[in-house]
Amino acid sequence: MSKPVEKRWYDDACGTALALELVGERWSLLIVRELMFGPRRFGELRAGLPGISANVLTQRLEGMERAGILERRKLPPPASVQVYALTDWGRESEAAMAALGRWAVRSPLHDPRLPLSGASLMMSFRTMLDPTRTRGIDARIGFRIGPDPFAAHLHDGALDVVRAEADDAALRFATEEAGTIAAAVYGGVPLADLEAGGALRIEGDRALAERFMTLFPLPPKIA
Amino acid sequence: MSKPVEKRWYDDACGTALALELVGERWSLLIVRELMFGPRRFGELRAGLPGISANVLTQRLEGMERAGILERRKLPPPASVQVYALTDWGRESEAAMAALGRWAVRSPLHDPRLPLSGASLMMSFRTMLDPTRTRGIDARIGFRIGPDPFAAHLHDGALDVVRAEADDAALRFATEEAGTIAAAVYGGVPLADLEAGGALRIEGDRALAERFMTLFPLPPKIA
DNA sequence: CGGCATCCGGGAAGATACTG
DNA sequence: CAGTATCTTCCCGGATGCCG
Repeated sequence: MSKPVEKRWYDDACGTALALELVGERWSLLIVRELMFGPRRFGELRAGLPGISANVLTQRLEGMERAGILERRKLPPPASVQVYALTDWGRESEAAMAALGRWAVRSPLHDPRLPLSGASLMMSFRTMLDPTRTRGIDARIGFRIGPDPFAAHLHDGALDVVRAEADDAALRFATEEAGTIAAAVYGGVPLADLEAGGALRIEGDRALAERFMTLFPLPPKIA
Repeated sequence: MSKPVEKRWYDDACGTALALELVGERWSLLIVRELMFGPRRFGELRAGLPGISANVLTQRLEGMERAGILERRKLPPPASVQVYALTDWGRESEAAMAALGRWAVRSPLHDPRLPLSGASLMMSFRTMLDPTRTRGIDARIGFRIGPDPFAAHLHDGALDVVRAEADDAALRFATEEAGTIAAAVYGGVPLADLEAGGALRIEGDRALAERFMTLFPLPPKIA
């Protein structure tokens, strides 16, 4: 017995091992992903994580709050709702998530036709953006994925994203399924087809829309 | 029943989610770490992963072989032993592991005094090396961590590492515990103290040894 | 000894129902 | 809507044993 260790630790000074302690449990990193562009409520998190059960989500939120990755916030009355938000440090995990995604997407097991949350799509843009293809672009682009708005700012080879309305954007996409936009960007499906089918609505600078589709080259699959 | 889904999938097109399917199970990434600098046998892997059980190691090796991350190799007779080696793609996961480690090491929960495998130490060097501090260095450095030899080549702001003897190196460290070298590099413990205590043996260019200790600045802890 | 199958106990994940 | 309680299932970890 000696000391019944609190959890199962790797007992390893390696930083990667600690990362696995912190966010290695099932669902943890995906919760971080959903929070990456702004605070979310409990039910919104569930909606972005199909398959997670309420009790597991509760456990993960508690654990990552204790670890300093996220914090619980009470919005002031009259809204008075509780939301979960990443800490600054929690947000810095994006680089690691991007590296994981960039690596895994080369696997033949990757199936781009599976469902996708809005946060996933925005993360994929930030991960796959090729800065050498963005010469001369400085534009605000709005996305509406189902009920979720995102405001992106493409400038200087980078893409900033927050959860916010972007009514003043030069270009706005609206769709019920993030996969629609993924099909265009990563699958080469023509925007006109998606619009004709009613799956996608585009407002604003159409030339920019077409160019936007070309900014995110996928790495080659492995042999 | 329809089709009892093979495993529990996230059902998510996000690359990060796939990465978690591939290497998100307990121990998987640490096994990859142990293989990062050269093939290893079953028992050697166990030695570098204190706490893993044989059946779990077997499962992980099978799973990652099926995923194309590693492969089983039979060395030609008379050696005839079986070893596990990363595929090229598996080796490319190092960037993601490094990003995870770089992020997690800023947590106040990080305890650098826990035990450390030789592979962990080499990974940490590659992760934390500050290229701006290596001006003018082109040197081969050997490490012996317990029974495990590593040959490092520091040049042009990068550190290449393989599992190999390095008898021709300009500088050679030998210790039973990787933590000894970690204490010097990351904890600021003077080399002379470690040598005097018998924990570390240094052969070759002592000035290079002293400078080597200064090349790996740790990122600041979070508030 | 290396590699793998099998069995078991404990604990974490998944599904559902329930409560404020 | 935001969780909690409960139950079942599955995975992890430890031990044992088989076979090369």
